[in-house]
Amino acid sequence: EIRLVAPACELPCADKASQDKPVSLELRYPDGTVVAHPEGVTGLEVAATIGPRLAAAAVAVKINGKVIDLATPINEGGDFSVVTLADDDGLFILRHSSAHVLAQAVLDEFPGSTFAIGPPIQDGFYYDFGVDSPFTPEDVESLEARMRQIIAEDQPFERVVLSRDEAREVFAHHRFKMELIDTVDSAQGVDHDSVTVYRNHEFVDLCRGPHLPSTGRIPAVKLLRSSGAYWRGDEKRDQLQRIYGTAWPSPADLDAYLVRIEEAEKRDHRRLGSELDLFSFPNELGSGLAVWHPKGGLLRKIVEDRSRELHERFGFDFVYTPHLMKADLWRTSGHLEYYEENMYPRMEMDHGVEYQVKPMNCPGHILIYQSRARSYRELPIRLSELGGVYRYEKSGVVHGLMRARGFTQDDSHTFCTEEQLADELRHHLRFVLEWHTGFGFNEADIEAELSTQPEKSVGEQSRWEISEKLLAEALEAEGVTYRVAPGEGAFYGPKIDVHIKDAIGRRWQMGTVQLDFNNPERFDLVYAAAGNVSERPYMIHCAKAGSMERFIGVLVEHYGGAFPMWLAPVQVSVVPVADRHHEYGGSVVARLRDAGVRAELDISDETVGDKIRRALTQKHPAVLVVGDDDAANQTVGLRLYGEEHDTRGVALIEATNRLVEMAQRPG
RNA sequence: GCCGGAGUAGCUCAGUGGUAGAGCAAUUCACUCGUAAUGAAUAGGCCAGGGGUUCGACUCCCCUCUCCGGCUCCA
Repeated sequence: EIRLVAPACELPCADKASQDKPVSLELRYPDGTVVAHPEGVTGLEVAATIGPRLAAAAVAVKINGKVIDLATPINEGGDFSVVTLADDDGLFILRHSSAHVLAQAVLDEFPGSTFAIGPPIQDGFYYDFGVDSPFTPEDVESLEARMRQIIAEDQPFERVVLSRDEAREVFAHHRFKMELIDTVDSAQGVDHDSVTVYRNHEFVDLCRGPHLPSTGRIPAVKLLRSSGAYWRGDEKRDQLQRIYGTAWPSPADLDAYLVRIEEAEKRDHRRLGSELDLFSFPNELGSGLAVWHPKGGLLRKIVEDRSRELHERFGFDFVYTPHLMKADLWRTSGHLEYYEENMYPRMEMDHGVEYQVKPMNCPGHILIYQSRARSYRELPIRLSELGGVYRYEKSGVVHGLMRARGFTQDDSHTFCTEEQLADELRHHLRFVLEWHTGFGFNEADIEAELSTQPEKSVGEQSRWEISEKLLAEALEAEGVTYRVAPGEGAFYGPKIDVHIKDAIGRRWQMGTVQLDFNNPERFDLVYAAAGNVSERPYMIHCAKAGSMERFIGVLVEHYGGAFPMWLAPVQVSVVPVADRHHEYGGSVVARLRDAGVRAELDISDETVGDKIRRALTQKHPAVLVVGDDDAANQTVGLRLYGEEHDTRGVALIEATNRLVEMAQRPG
């Protein structure tokens, strides 16, 4: 028996007896009016008293912040509002119901398959299935067609409360659901031993709800792709097949979403990297390894110069450490025990001595600290380095500059006393924030996380707790909103992470501040405290950008390649109208370059229109066109990226001053 | 690493077992042009690499590499 058939069971309060009760509820509408309704009235009935159009648009109601089905009787008074597809709750329900319809289609079309979980997500939904063989793209197409049929049939969604034992009977052939029945919490208003299921036609799914009144209320749905996914996100457990889809209040909204996705893909740094000739990933070089072309090199130099400038201002000293270090060093640091799967293999040199390419810069900086005796008077010692590291990332995770196997961290290690710790953490956090805002990322772009002790970790429990508290205090002192990511810390200590989203909404970890009380112990770091007692310093690992590669990847996507002028590798294109203007054009370029502006002369054998098109396609911030009049009068035609019209006859001196000003970093 | 998809000219892509194609880019020539594509011609391919099936393979099968979308993992 593959198809699920729920045993006959009654909806709670299905009988209308409760309506006879004299008890009435006071419902406060969003506009503030309070209206009395009989206890047990349904959301749909209330919506109908407000207006037929609202009732028709309603997909659920919200009572005191809880969203419930239209058909569920209301047993409490309070704040009341009608949920439609125009609000986030409505979209959530739409996508959740769409996921059910997808599961229904899969169970219909693939006899013997079983289903796991299918939640709504940002812009859509997914559902995970246990099937004999993975879905093909054709399968996904036919499933979408089957979903349309189910939607056309307008099957009502019915909420049913079952005891956990009853549920076990219903889902006896579905092992993932069986596991869920044992672990899920009961839905609101349902006793602990019961769970809710939703039924439409013959399909039943374990679900808290709420749902649309019927499948016909799904206006626009599309399946996007399938992929593997692990049951409960654990790679040691079953691999399921996930199908992603999207659902919208109208076909027009769906189209707009698809266009939005397409536009976002045009901002992909890998695509822009090649279009703007910034960097590439030659197959011959190896996975996850980039080469930087001259224009990308220029962009990177600008970012690295900024990094050095800020490190100096925040009181860091520059150091350099080699890329290759003895394996013993990695044994001492704990990397061989906790991180070796991410490290390139050991190589034997010099009569059996093993070396390893560095995946992190910490040990090198620690050795600098240890190079002589340290006094409390010189703490904090802040060592920084643009340190190239190599990590063996799993083949499936490499992703352009965002996740490379070789990259350069703007790394630093600070050694300080316990008393200095709180101030130092704030100092580092301020640095990380200033770094990002300086490149045009604002609060809305940045998400901070406090990552706490992971499963595989070293060090005393109490130190972990104190460290996590110190980091939280730094975040609060700086007024940073953050969320806690349990178990996401480094093996040697908890950390603050800053995340930024890429063009299509994937989150990438950027800057990080990490507190480390383990390495000082492992390496037996000491300093002479006042009174000449030997004390153990604390360490703060900190990357402000994270890595040059990932940061520039995110930067490219943030600006879609159209950089603010101070970041643009080519700031000005000078376009001569005809060959006879090359000389004057050359003098304009020379003048701009003397003033520190990165300008290029386009001497290609093309029309003016074509040369302008090329400059704009390359997203150069400014184009200067020079012709007869300009050569005669020492003027230029000025056209800025993003502006549709040009200005003719701008005096060269004025244009230069203006461009020099525009090329300054804001702030 | 796992699941799926893909790899044809510098780029974007056609090409279902029988002589490798287009557009853009490049090169050359002509044109000397005032704000998003002047015209013509030329060149460019071990069809990712290796093995197999076949009279014959870009095409079918196997392996490897690389990329794309997820999962897991991370700066």
